[in-house]
Amino acid sequence: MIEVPKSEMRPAPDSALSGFQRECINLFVHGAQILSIPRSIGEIYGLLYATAEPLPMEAIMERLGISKGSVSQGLRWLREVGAVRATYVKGDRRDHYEAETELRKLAGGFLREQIEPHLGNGGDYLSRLALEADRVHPAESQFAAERITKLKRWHRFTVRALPLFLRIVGRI
Amino acid sequence: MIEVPKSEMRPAPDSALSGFQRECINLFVHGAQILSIPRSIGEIYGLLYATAEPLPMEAIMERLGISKGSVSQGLRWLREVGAVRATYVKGDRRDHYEAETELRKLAGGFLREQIEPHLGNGGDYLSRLALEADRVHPAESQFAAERITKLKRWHRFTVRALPLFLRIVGRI
DNA sequence: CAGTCAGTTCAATTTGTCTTGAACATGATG
DNA sequence: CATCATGTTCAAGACAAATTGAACTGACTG
Repeated sequence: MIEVPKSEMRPAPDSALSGFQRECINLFVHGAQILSIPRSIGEIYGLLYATAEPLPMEAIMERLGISKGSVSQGLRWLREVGAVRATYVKGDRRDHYEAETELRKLAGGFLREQIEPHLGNGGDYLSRLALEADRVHPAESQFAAERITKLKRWHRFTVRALPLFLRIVGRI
Repeated sequence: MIEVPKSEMRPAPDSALSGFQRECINLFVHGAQILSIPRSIGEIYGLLYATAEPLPMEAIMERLGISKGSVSQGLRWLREVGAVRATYVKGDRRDHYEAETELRKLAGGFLREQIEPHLGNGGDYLSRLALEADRVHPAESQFAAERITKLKRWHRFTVRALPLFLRIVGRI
């Protein structure tokens, strides 16, 4: 069976993209990698960041050459995190999306949605650990107690540092 | 076909683990998830964190029930990041590992190895983007310029915030 | 209503990452 | 040296996450 070269399998999706947009998308795809966020989300945000008018889903699909499902899911995530907002466009019942560009809101949403819930669980793990502290072999009990104390300190620190951090980011 | 329950597929690897150790490992596996670090690395660090004596690779393998390759690679990562150090144990030519427990070193190493390099690249992406700014359609040039300015501000902020952040973490 | 349009959902597939295990160093030991 | 002990590397396989596409929901329209 003959393999079709990948580059020909989709019609060049970025034909409609300006160089500025392409580089923007690049940049945000790279950013997404750092945060372990799906590539498609980086692409979508990058495109919106680089586009002056709000775009409907369809436009995103065809300019990026990704599926409707991906765009729908990606936009949901971006909405939840507050990285994107839907704006009304008169005479068009489709939703149109534009990028939220305030670092405060971006970082804030990301931390609130992605990190805070985990930190909450972190507390649960810690308390379950603390329960074991009593059951530990006497010879090790001091060691265990120290380690637990240290963990509690870390936890308290992160929980407190988050809002502080957000305040600093807010001043940009 | 009858499915073998996953819990029986490996001989219970944690037979040699205390409750304290198990909960510690749990906690760090969870932490690893947050940072998108491989589970096995969380397990290894968790075990070392919960163990008073330095452990050789072999002990880690059998207590966690993971392969030699995984442990070797996991330890390398942890060493590079400074989360673990090899200590000499007299009369034993094997390397013995113990956990580094200072948040300053952990966070510092992680940021230095995992984040900083990315930020460096970030600068490259940004400058390539800036090049496109001139080529952009006149009608959009002001929009593009604004967005680029904003990105540069973000970038400058993160680059400067990193050492500051580390200084704060250092005081814990 | 039947028919379109906009958007969501989710099972199946694709893609990418982690883990394994066997082969390969390296170096100590008799 | 041959052998054993310790540790690394890497291709192949197992696993997990992202993406697709088709089926679906609901809402508007003539």
